[in-house]
Amino acid sequence: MDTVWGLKEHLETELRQQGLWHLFTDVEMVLIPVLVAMERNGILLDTDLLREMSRELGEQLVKLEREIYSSVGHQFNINSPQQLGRVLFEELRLPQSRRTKSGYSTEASVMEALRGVHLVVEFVLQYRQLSKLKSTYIDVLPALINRKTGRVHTTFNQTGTATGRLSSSDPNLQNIPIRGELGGKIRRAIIAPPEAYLLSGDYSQIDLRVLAHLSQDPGLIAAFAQDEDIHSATACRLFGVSRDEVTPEMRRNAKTVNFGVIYGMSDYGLEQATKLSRGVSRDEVTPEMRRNAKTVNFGVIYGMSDYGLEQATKLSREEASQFIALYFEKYPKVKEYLETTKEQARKLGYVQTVLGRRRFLPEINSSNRVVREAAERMAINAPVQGSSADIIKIAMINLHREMERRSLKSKMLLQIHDELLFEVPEEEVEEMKSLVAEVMPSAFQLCVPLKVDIKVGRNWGEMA
DNA sequence: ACAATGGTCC
DNA sequence: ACTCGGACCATTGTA
Repeated sequence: MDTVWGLKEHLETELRQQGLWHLFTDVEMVLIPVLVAMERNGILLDTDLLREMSRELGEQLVKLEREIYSSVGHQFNINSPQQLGRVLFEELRLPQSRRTKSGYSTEASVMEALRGVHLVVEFVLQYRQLSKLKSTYIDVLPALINRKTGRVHTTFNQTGTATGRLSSSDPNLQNIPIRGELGGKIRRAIIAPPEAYLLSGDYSQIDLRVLAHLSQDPGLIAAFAQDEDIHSATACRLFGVSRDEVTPEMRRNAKTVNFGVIYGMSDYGLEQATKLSRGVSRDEVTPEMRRNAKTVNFGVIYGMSDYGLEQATKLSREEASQFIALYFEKYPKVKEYLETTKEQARKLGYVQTVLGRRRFLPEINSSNRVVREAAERMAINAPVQGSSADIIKIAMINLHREMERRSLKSKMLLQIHDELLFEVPEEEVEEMKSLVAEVMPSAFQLCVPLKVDIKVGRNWGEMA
């Protein structure tokens, strides 16, 4: 017993000395009862819908199975990457690109490229997608319903991540599908009880807003201050100057170059990169350009290399690296911030979030370049991702406290990194909307506003 | 039981 | 030689 109290003394002293006492007591400790309440609340499922989906999917999978076997000529285990690899790359002699340690890679990105080469590829991709969703969510979730509560209760792990995020397990309710038709359908099976609604509040672009704050980059700050669509704004910034200066010829040239870059047909020199800098007006920002800008935005947050960007955008390596150079030209303080962050990591051995949460990166000084650069990417990402995590934790605490103070019946159900999901009785919908709209944006004061989108619906799939 | 592979989310 | 940050989990195949 003495040693336990001694340990407490020691750790408290240590935390105080390191400036982490506030984070520990006022955030992490206070968050515990909030998480407990969320776990106990649990989520409600439409089991009929899931059962029906399972049946339908089962039929579809049998059909796909038959298609795959007949186009290959025999049966095999489609779920085995090993067997699938042998079928595709030995029997069918499809062109192989990447290899894994033990054979051929059959991951989706590899097979995407083989679409059209052989009919079976399309079937396998479909099969993969359907069977993934069926076996991971549609069939599993109903089996996890608690007999007493009739609900599914996840476990939130507060100490599991390197950055300060929460994680969710048994089941993981932070990776419920959302993309694609089927993803939305699965979310529709997460419902509110009669007379109640689901309400979600999600931070809009919180990572990029945090980056704007941490880097103090004027361009990023201005974009958010004016509540611009940041991806479009980035596209405009990378490709254009002020709208009224753009001549028709400049526009046309830039447009051509932009599409050339996007389609990655040829390589471009520095001159072309310069051309990129005066080009299109806002209304000429195409979906493709916006998408590439978006990728770069996220890429910066993640510490993406030019290789990663190449993979993500189909730009050639050279184009990609120029694109990044151009980005840093347009957002110079971001560049500066990334450098000083890495420098801090090298000097102190750690980086930190807005609340002082630390991630230690001993490998930042490794002589192995691959190891070192991995640590550098972590050094860049951790303060951004971690600060976002800090902020939403504060929001959760404040919301929970206020809901309790007002004796609201609404329940906090889930946190999905930048989003909170609530179950709200009909008569509390308006009050909860206002409350979430008030508390989430004011959880932490950055140098740019925090924006929150609020949606309400009878299920998690169709919320407006 | 564990590693490898693949895939879902933010 | 390089393969984007953070998670969790299903399945296969080997130990």
